[in-house]
Amino acid sequence: MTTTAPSSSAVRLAAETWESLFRSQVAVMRRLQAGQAFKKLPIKEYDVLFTLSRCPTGKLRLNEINDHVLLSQSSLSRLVDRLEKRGLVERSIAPDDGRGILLGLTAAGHELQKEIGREHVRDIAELVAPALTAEEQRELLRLTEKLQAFVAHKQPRES
Amino acid sequence: MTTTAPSSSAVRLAAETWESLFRSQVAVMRRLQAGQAFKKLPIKEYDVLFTLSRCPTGKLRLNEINDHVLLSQSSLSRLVDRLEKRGLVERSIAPDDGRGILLGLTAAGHELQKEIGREHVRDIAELVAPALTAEEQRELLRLTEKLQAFVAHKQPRES
DNA sequence: CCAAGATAGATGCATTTGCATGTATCACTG
DNA sequence: CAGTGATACATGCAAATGCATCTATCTTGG
Repeated sequence: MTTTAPSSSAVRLAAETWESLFRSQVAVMRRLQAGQAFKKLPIKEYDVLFTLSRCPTGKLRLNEINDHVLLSQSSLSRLVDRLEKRGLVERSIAPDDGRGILLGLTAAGHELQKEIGREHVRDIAELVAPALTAEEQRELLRLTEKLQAFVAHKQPRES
Repeated sequence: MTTTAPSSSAVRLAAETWESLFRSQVAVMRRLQAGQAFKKLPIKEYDVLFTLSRCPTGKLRLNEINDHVLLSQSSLSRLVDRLEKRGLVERSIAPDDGRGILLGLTAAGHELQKEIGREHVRDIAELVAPALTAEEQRELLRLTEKLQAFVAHKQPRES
């Protein structure tokens, strides 16, 4: 398999696009993190509760969660330790794989997720909704989903 | 000043848009961080070199840099300590404000930034260019710039 | 010009993170 | 089905991070 060398302008466009995506994420995240909601629980820990709350079965493998967050495997393991110590999640052994750990929310975890989630969603809407029209938001949603889908499927370079 | 309550669907759209922007950033960043280039220097430290390299005057105040990066003030201060210890940047006192610190690249810093930058840009292009058409990239660039501009100008809620 | 408050950045200290590695289970091969 | 390598998660330890606080400078009101 061969690929044609991308033109220099194509490279530049891709780089600028990523740069802008990244900076906008930093700007928004900075604001969201400062939200009142995250006095109760750091945003990274909330994100795990949120991810679990979205999951149809209510439980996820640690490695699945790890794909969603920007944390090393060991850091996630200890983050889950903290959540478990606070009684927000429960570890159980995956039925189909003795090595795997299934993580699920406790009642308290569900409760706290909803509580923080309400505030958090309000903060998000306050930042994003006035910045872009509904049409633009839908387009941004579509483009980032497309980008994410491509990146997720592409295998890492072996170089 | 009063604002009309946003409809529930507007809130949901904003939340989904942010969620997708965030996850796509995580997915791309994960790949980029794993790049060969960042064996030499962690990506967060590279980002400071990059930011300095982009600046017309070649020097920036620490608090300006801090706005670009998702780090606390103290963490940035120590990150700069590390860069300085490696001889990549130099601190100097801001001429117009005795409290302020101006940061500039050394020759070695410039060199390393360019070296890592070349690889990094290639990795970015490899991930982003095949995922979206040029037209789509331009649109994504426009939308994220617009979002960032709004968020930067909006003052924090005093709530 | 002085006092009081604000701002820029540095630092002590506890927490979080990642790398390297360890343990246990799984998948495959012969 | 034993042996070998791969995968999932945990853990020791050094490094990075954030919070609270400190020092030094700036700004403002009298």
